[in-house]
Amino acid sequence: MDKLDHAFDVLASYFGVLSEPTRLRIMHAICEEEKTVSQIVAELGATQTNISRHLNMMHRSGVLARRKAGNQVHYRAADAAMVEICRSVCSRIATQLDQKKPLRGDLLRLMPRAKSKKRAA
Amino acid sequence: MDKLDHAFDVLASYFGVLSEPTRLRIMHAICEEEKTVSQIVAELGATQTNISRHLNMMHRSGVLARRKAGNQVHYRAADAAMVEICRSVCSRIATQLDQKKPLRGDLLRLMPRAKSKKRAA
DNA sequence: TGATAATATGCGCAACTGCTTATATAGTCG
DNA sequence: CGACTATATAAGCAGTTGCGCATATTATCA
Repeated sequence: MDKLDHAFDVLASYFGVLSEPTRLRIMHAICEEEKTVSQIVAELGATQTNISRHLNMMHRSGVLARRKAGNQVHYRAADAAMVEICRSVCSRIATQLDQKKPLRGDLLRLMPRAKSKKRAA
Repeated sequence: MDKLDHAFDVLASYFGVLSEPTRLRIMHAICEEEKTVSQIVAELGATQTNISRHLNMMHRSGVLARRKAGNQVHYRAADAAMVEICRSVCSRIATQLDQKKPLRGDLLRLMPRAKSKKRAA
């Protein structure tokens, strides 16, 4: 069963991408519509270096897709499945702390679904 | 929006539980039926110290449930949702490396569903 | 009660991870 | 081309994490 080892490593590193608050905030920020690095930086109030590093890491991991437009780079969730997984865990945790904590409401509000189409401007 | 920070931390630490190959192996080992610490240790070929540490950590995180029976402690997945999430990510990764790699098959084989009932003895 | 088995924990170490400062690359505009 | 903006990368430090050894705890059994 030595061959499964690699599968576990890959799976673990996938979860690892989501095991960081800043990266989750990024997912939260762009799960509805793609945004540029600067937009994300402004929205999260973090340093450009740090955000850029996380974005690249998430892109290399296949979680985010990137699109260059002239000077800037737009990032978006690579596919809906990953965002859906975040929601699953949120609602799972929320169910667990069922009513007991105010946190519950916050968790359920994370990773909102896109409301049909949004015009860019 | 400072209140959401805590929610992101909790969510991140939840994913953190699943971001470790050994812990995923544990999930894989017990997702069908509960097992004792010794059984898991034997099955994974790891040290008792290490497995015990991970089991406790996973229990404190709410991912595993524990049941003491005399001398030994049985662990099992706390609820099916978590295991289901592992499967989701597996199939998501598998879809991503679509056919391209032999790893795909391995990933889809992780975290098997319980086959109805299994008699203990 | 003492011996033995099953599980948990304290401690120290090596590896990893995320953050910051400074700098590099790439694209736009004059 | 040079100045400016947007994004990425390098190097170093600090905090965290997983591991192993030894030991503590809890339960069984004679």
